[in-house]
Amino acid sequence: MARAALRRPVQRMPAERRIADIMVAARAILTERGANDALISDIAERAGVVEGSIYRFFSNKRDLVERVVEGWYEDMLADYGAQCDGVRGARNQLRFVVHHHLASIKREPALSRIMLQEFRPAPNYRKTRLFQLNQTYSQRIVDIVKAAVATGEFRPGVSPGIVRDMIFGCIEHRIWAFLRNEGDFDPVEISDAITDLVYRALAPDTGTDSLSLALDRLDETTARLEQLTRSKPPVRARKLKS
Amino acid sequence: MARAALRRPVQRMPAERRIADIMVAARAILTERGANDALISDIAERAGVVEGSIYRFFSNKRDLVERVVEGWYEDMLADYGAQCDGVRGARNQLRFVVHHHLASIKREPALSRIMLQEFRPAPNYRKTRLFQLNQTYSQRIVDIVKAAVATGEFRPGVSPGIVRDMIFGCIEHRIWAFLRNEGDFDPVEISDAITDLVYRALAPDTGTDSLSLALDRLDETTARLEQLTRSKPPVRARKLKS
Amino acid sequence: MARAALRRPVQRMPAERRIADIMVAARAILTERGANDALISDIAERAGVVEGSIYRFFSNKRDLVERVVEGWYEDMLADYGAQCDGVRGARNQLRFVVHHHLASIKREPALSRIMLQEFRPAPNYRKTRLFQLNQTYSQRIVDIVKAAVATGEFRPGVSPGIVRDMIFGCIEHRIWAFLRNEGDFDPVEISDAITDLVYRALAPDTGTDSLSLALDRLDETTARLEQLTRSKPPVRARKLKS
Amino acid sequence: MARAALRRPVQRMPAERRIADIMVAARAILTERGANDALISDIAERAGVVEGSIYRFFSNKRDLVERVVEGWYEDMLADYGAQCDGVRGARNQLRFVVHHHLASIKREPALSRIMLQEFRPAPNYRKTRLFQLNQTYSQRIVDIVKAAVATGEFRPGVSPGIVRDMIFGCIEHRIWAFLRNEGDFDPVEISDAITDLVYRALAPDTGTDSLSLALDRLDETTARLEQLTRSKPPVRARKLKS
DNA sequence: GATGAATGAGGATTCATTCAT
DNA sequence: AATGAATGAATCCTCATTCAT
Repeated sequence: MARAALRRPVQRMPAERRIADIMVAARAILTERGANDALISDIAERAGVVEGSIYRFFSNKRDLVERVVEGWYEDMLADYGAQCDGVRGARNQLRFVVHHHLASIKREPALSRIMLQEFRPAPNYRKTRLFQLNQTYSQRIVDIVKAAVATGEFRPGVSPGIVRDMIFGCIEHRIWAFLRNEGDFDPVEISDAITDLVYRALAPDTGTDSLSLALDRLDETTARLEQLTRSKPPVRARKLKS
Repeated sequence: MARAALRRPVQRMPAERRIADIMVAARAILTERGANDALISDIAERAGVVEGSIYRFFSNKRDLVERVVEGWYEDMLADYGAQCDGVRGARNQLRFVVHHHLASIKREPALSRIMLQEFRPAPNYRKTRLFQLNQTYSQRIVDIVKAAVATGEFRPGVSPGIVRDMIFGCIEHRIWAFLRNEGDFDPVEISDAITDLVYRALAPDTGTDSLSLALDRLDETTARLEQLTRSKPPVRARKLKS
Repeated sequence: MARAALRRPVQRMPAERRIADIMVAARAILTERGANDALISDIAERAGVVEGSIYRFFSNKRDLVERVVEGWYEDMLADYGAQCDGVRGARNQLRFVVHHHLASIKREPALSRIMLQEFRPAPNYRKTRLFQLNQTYSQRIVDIVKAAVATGEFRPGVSPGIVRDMIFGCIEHRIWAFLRNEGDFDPVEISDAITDLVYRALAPDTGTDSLSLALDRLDETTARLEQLTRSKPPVRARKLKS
Repeated sequence: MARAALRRPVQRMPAERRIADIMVAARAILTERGANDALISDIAERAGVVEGSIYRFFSNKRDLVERVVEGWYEDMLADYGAQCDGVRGARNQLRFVVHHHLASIKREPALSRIMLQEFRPAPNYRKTRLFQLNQTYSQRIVDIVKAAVATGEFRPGVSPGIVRDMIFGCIEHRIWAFLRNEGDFDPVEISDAITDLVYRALAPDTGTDSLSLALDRLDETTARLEQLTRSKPPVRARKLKS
């Protein structure tokens, strides 16, 4: 009896709750110490379980960390999905994605770092759920670009994949100093700069010299003619600037 | 006597030669096994040296690896410097830098990986000689952009830093699959794509050639006029650029 | 299966028991080989434990050794406490402490050596539990002296600290040869000699009672007699105080 | 020729000078860093020779350190010899020796430490020249005590060896805190305290028991009266304690 | 299901000493 | 005699994972 009194009451909890506790604890420890210095024993202690219990739900440390980062990505995606619908126009949408990504990184530098340093370089990354999630995330850019090309907002012939890499690559380059704790960054400023550059790179070819101004008039006149004859003009025949 | 028989004849060499031997061996082992699995003992053996000798010239393993990567960077810079002078025009120069970088990575995936995974994320990276070398390398982009802005080849108001990050970030994103041994890449194709995109992003606001743009629009308007007269023109009858 | 066959059956024991086993093994190995040549791996083997298990209970080798020596000191103190109560009189008490210390050293020369050579000279010795224990031990001397001064058994004005240092310092000097394996010593003889010397050093100054006062007068009278007869008195015939 | 110009001119020096240079350098480095952290390479550099040259004159590091400490001891002995002749009286002589020892330690804590920690505990210490020198030094105490006993200044029956150990042991105990950098000490104060205590311990038997002392005095007085009456009593007719 | 004690592999690093030049 | 490059042995410690209770 004395022993029973001393022993911590064994908590019998639904697996889901346990898993959640462990992941919350793991995320906290990972954020505090980084992937390398986060010990399983520390995580177990913070979660209020013993080390062995973690291995009931996670096959190993990497798996645990992976699922934590996955959780973060899922939250990010959900959050993104909830907000992005109201954004209209390719430019605004691009800007929104970039800004959202930067803000997410700023909120969770430790997890960002783990993603970039541990998982992305790993041999089987492409078969990972993390890869899938990241794809889902970066696919937004591809979709936006494709749609904008279709509507004529962006010129045809652009490779959405390159655009995607350019955007995310640029973001990463910018934020490494921050991840190294060597400085801060302003998500608004960076997303503006990136969006502007990308937008210019993708905008349809235009001109504003006197000749093209003359052509503008010709254009407009033509349009009026079109209206008068009720013929259907081609979709987005021309565009000066967004 | 037995010991004497076992003892390898001591080779007395100038320090420079030894250092070179060790670095060559280290580079080979690093390439074969990666930074983590490269053992000092293996490197020593391959260099024909005893472990302790390595520590005469390198303060620790990290230092050795760092100097190997530095050596690679120095070679890259020298190689680059030797070739780039003949390249004229901002566009060509950009393309050349990007292509050179991609080709270097393709030649040394292991060292690239070490650079990206080990050194760049490290706390004091900015105080590193490696950072300096990398800066020197990426500064080329900045210089090219600035010069092109000065000559009017690029529009004013662009941030060279963002351009640099966009280019190198894009390159990195593209090559991770390759570094993971999951696929190959074509330096020419990627450098073309990047250059094109960047070039467009930086071109003066009237487009690339105002006259040809104007002609494009005249073309389109004419097509609509044609529609009005019910003559069926071929779709996109002509196109200047893709 | 082969692995299972090789693996020693895992014994699950209460922490206390394991710690005790390890400390016993460590003490044995330390005694056999000395602090420097005692390998953690040897200690682990003797304790029937794997090296890693030692580090569950001791933060490092030094910590283990320290705790072994502490244990020895605690035993000594307990043993001392159990015996000393029956000893009456400052002289006997001093003699008892000295003898007890000498006997302890004789029983554990290796641990004594470690204490004197490793721990006492260490930078933070004073913040060590070992210092505390040693203080407790040597404090006995101080207490005895103070008490004896209070009862008049020892003269007033003596510095108990110096007495303590003199006693323990003398002991150490005497036993180094033994610790060097160069000779033996007799605790009884040494404790007698030390006690005698110290006792004399601390004895009250000779008396001022009525008898001696009377003798003083006799003395003086005799002196006058001497003067009258011009005989030569012996050098330093008498002395009251130095 | 170019090579010859770069090479440091080989200095050909008398062995004695080289040895002196090396010992001076070694002493400096030992004082700065302690025996353990003093590297042969550092000593060589400071002495302006190469490591190999040290081994021409010293068989190994320990030998070098030993000879440095020997040198210090020789200086101490010479210095002592030069000063002590003027000191008269056992008490003053004792005080002088103790003070001299304390002052020497205060001047060279690093070397003192090496002596106490490295050499004295070493297995063959007694066969060491260092032991001889130390003996010579501590022998002074023995000689002083013996002489004082002979003159009657000290009582007979004292063991000079114990006195010596008591004095040097006490000194050591007092100075360990200083050697650990944890405090200072005052040579004058300590030497006074030690001398006083020792002197009292060795003073002739003026008595511990006032009655017997009184009887002693009566005895002596009676003897003198007897002398006055020309009867010859036996020398020191009776004695209470040795 | 929970516990947590036990496992055990694995590698960088130091520096006194030697001896070919 | 001087040089100084080369030698190489030797051991502590970590912590994810397992499995007997």
